Amino acid sequence: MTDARGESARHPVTIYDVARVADVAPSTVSRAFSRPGRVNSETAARIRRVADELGYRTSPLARAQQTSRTRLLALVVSDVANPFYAEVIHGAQAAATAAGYTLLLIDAQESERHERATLERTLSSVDGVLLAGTRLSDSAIRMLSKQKPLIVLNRTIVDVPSVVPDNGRGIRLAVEHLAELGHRSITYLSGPEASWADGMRWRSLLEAATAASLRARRLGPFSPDVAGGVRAAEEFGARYPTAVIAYNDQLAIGLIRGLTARGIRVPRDVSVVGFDNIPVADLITPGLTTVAAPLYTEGATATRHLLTLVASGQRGTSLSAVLPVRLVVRGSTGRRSRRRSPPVTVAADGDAGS
Amino acid sequence: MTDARGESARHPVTIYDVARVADVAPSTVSRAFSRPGRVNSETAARIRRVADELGYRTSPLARAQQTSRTRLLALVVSDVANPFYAEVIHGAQAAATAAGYTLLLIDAQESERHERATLERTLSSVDGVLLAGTRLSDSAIRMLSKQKPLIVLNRTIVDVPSVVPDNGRGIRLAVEHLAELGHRSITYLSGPEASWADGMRWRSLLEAATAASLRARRLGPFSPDVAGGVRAAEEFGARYPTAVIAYNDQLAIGLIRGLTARGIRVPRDVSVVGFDNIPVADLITPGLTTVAAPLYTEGATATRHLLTLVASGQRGTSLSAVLPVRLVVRGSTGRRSRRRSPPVTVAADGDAGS
DNA sequence: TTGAAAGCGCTAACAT
DNA sequence: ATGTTAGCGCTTTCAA
Repeated sequence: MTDARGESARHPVTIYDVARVADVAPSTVSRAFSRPGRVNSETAARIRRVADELGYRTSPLARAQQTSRTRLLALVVSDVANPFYAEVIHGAQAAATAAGYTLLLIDAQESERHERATLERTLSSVDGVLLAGTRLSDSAIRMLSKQKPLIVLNRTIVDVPSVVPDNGRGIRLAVEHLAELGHRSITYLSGPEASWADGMRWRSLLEAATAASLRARRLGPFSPDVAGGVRAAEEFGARYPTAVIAYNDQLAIGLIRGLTARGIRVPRDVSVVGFDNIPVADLITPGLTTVAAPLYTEGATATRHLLTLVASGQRGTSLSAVLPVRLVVRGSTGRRSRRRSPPVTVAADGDAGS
Repeated sequence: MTDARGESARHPVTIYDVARVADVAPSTVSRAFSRPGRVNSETAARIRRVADELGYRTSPLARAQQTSRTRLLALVVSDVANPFYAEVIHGAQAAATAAGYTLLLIDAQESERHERATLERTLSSVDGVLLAGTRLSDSAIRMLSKQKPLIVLNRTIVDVPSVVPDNGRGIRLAVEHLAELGHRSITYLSGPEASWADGMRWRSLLEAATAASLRARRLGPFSPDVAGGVRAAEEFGARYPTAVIAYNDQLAIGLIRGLTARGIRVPRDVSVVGFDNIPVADLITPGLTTVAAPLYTEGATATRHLLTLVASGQRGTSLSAVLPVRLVVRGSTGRRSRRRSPPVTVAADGDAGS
């Protein structure tokens, strides 16, 4: 009577409206939607039909308040515009959607204060947290992890489930590749000082180099972006290294730019290896040899693990995963050449700059 | 009595707990948090102190149910991994955060069905919607726009507020640039068939070309990614054009790749112009000449407009914005050269391929 | 399998 | 400026 105009019912049609029309108790309608199976299939059908006719939409908010499950997952990244995260987000998004969850994107904007604040505000409205790039301290994360199901990516913390690429193996592959090309010494361009991955990669490099009887050197820290790489190139003196492994692809790309601008050829004069294999790595010239981290898979895996935690109501289980990596060889690495000879035969290219 | 262990209070401390301890009515506590100013500053201070001690956290869910304002904004993109959206997301994210809002990321995964479903599920829990890349029809969007504050990006729909880059001017700039370089005919590589922006750009091209007495031709549609561009290059016959404007940067980049692989030099043999100026445009060799759309600004502007709608409780106001663009000239465009002469003097570069 | 009743934590009138 | 009283739309005991 009050309404029934088919399509656009004004304000919320509630469970009560449906109940009245379908001639059952409100609780039954509720059941029909949340716990079908616990309601007579005929009744359920009728309820569903009436609900459809009335244009009933369940209120996620009211339901969430009751059950404290919002079907929302927070995904924290330090910078959405970073292509590294783009892939991770993509994977997480896909996995979340597949499970009927929605992603709440939190961009920490490279600020710990901001990250804490937003997370705090949001925490109570999500079922779980994915920390893909965080400035938070280990202990802060451990605390969080006690309050909500949580997974860290690209970082390992005692008692906190995590998903990381196999950094050690990645670096080892890169080192071996470089060794095969005749390089005798490798320079590591490090990323953010406090980064777990950075420390991990440098240590692995040290080990792998020793194992292959190469010398290893570390430069940095540099901001892990193209600009950082350009700066690194500027810091190289006249006696620049023949082989470089950078903390990540952007740093490597920046380095190549900077080098090229100085008239130093890649890979003729110096070989450069990146880490992550972001899409651009294949687009630049020369193509970037890099350790391919399964970015998409990381996001998806982490999300699935998180959803497992959410479902089981568990916390802090040490459900950690190390994802396999591979080395993608492109044009930025080559045989070590005798040094100090001026560019004569043009084998490689390189535009821009002098 | 019951609890007061300082830090980690188990389950929710409510407004009632605070009220009891602070010796005021619950409603007063509520006011103190939602409408300070309407409560005696001393009382407010006391309440705040007690709340702190007790570790009271406001429940966004309960509040949202009551006020039906969640401080959540839905941002729909067709593919999170697309660098084009990365910038837009970034801008939106920043603007949202600045206003105390959080972004709910919805990846349509290039599927209209999926987009509708997710949006439907989510709609009731957000205060507004940002459609940055959508497969929805104009009428579907118009309907949505009647239910919730909504802004479309990169598209124009009658009665729906929007934020778009100045496509017309962008294309005009590109055409004029090409004309100045001596090109007499321009080929447009079109993107998604149903894309509003694509139609817009092609029409603008046609106009601008006519105005400059150039010939214009259209090829496509191609999928608006690198692969699409490569495919386009393959479709070019022996008599390829001297100047191309692509629907977007990825298409342009793919085209350059494909061309280069076929031994056709850019810009010597053909000049290529993109659209958007995504970060990679500056990273490839040669650098991509492109129309710089203010991606970040688009996201930010759209969000701010949306927030205005949300605040004013309005719908469908025609609060539309056209954002200025500029042409960024890099290495992918050059003077038109006499055709059919085999590559002799190497002026430009280009590695890869024969 | 269904109904009745109580309440989630908060806000919103309406009083005082 | 504060207290009182009703709910928001749903889920959840507990009974029937």
